[in-house]
Amino acid sequence: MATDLCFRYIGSKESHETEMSMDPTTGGVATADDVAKRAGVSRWTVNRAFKPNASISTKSRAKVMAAAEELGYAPDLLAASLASDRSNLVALLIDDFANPHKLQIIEQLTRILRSHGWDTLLVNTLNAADTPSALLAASQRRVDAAVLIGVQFNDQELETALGARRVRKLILFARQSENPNTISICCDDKAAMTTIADYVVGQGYKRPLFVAGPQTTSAHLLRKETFLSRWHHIHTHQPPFVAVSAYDPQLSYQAVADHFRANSDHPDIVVCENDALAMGAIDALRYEFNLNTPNDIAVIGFDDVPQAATPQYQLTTYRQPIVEMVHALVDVLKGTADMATLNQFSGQLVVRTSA
Amino acid sequence: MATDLCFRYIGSKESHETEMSMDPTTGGVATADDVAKRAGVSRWTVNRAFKPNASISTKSRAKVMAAAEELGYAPDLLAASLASDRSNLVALLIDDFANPHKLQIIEQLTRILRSHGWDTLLVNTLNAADTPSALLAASQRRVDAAVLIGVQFNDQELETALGARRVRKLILFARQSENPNTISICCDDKAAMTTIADYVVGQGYKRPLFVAGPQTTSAHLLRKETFLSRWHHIHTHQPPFVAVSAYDPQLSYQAVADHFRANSDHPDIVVCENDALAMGAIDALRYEFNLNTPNDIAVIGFDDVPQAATPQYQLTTYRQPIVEMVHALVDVLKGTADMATLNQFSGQLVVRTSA
DNA sequence: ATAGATCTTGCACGCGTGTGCAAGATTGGT
DNA sequence: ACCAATCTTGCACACGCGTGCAAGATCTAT
Repeated sequence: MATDLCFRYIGSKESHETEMSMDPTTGGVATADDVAKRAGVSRWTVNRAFKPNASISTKSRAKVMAAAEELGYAPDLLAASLASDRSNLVALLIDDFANPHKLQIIEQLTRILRSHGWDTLLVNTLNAADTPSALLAASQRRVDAAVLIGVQFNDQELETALGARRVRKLILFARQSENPNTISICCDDKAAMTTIADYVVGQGYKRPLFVAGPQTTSAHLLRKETFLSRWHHIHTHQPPFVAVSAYDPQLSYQAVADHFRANSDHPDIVVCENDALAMGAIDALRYEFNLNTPNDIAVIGFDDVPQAATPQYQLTTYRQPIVEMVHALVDVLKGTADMATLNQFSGQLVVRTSA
Repeated sequence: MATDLCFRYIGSKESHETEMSMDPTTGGVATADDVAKRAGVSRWTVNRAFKPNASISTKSRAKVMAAAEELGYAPDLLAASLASDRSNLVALLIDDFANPHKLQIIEQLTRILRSHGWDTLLVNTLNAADTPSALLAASQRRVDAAVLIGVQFNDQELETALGARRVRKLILFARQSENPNTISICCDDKAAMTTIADYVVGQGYKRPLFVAGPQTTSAHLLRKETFLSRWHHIHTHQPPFVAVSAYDPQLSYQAVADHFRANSDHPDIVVCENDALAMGAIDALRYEFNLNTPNDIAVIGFDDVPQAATPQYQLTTYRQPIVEMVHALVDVLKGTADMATLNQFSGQLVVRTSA
């Protein structure tokens, strides 16, 4: 079982003709030893001064901090990570940059993690086969956790990657997985989609079309299945659906346009797996068929991206509690999370005019 | 000069009840020593096997790689960085997540840097005062370079941050700075904006309105100044402008709507510092004043974000060569860049129907 | 076959910090 | 002023790998 994982290594030294100048007094960057000498204490006292709740007198901490400021010292996190085996680093694996919702997640994740002392390694995974390699790269930096918010991966790849190397915690954000070695932080997708389905029924729509995203083999959303089965449960027939190969408005535009051209019996509502698909759908309907929401046709999305609130969309959609979910992620990192509720978050239906 | 920079530290050990299982045979993660023992060579030979162009026989490399695969070994980049003083890590500092162009940059940057062996630390800088703190955090991880693609920072803050700690290379991406310790990788903004101005003149527009972004004290774009002075040079009068506090379509929407409400003499073209502002402007004109492009009014942008090509915008804009610019960044990291041309990139005007 | 050139390998030392322990300093009560 | 309890401090060792050098192994040409 040869793995074609590509190992990272630190390259050989090369020319650095444009480097910034270092501290001239020491000829380099100040280290804890330098500060210790200047403050008249031991190196260990210096490092203690930088650690909250450490056993150190206020007097020596003040001395150390003064000396540190003069020398421009700050603890080296590389050495600290190596010694303590905790990096305070989180890898964020993402692949679908066309989905604006991912930008929201990235923004909140980086902001909140940073405020809690974690830095974020952003890894752009090119495709499903690349995910293990990205996971490996992250593990080589000893990340405390890897967070997957992309779409192109499957449980088997994850299993291989997990077996091969240490990834302390593997977290799926806003997505589910059957893999028991994995932690999912997400909405109760089934409940959310049921809410949408019931809203669609309640509003009296009769002929839905479901627009789904990539049909990955696993770790995918259950939205399509939930909507279709819920609809079947109520109306005793299965509505049609189209699958788009990525959460990309432009691809959704094409897919929806193609479907409408190929089928003469148009739906009265287009239910989309998320807003990225919904926005593409609305554009396609408006500019290809001159169908406007909500008079000619209704559209409903998922995620409540910022663009959903703009006048040209006014998209009815479902908002996930991203901030709460990120705080749950922090709890997971700290080891204080309530594992039972991590995949039970509930958001809310945001009703605008599109449906 | 007290700095209120907040130092990062590695917290104390806590419970890790949900950690992944380690390799049972060794009780932990395989190290080079383990591989060495198994392959019957020394530890140094093992590490050499993972370094291209290292002095090692093909036979022992094969032995090492076989043993490494059996043990799931990969070099520890933390230890490597500490020992070699090169991290192959780049910090990416960003603050304006509302601007879709930043997403494009992030995508290309992470993709291309990774293909060249660099990992990316994404740091969300909350505001101008936060930038030095973010730079400090990056330096604590010994990044090889910090790349600024945000907007909220100024040269003085940078100077302070640079003095305080080591940031090997400070790079401004798609932005200029007067700070000589800084490397700017960007378009020739003056030439680009002159191209736009001349296009606007050539198309016969007479009454432009310029929509500018945040008026930061330095390191900002010269687009407004260039357009206004170019227009003044040709038409001997200074056109009006509005400044938006962030590159956010929604804020642009508001600002443009307010301006149009307050001024009865409407422009015949709205020239925007970038597409984020242009899209907000188009929306405001369409939904607040029922003015459509290009029949009622023209709009021109900058960046050529994906949304600019959609039917509702069809935005005439200027495309920067992002991929080339990222490759230049790689050259800078390698130390092989031609410094003279780094801020001389030229893009192209993309003419659509909006102007 | 042999000397010299070249390739390959092993090693001492260093990178900057965390951990747990034991010695030293300080405090409180009598 | 004295002892015990507490707080504070210093230290040996470890984390995993890079660097430069020198010894060993292999190869080339005569």
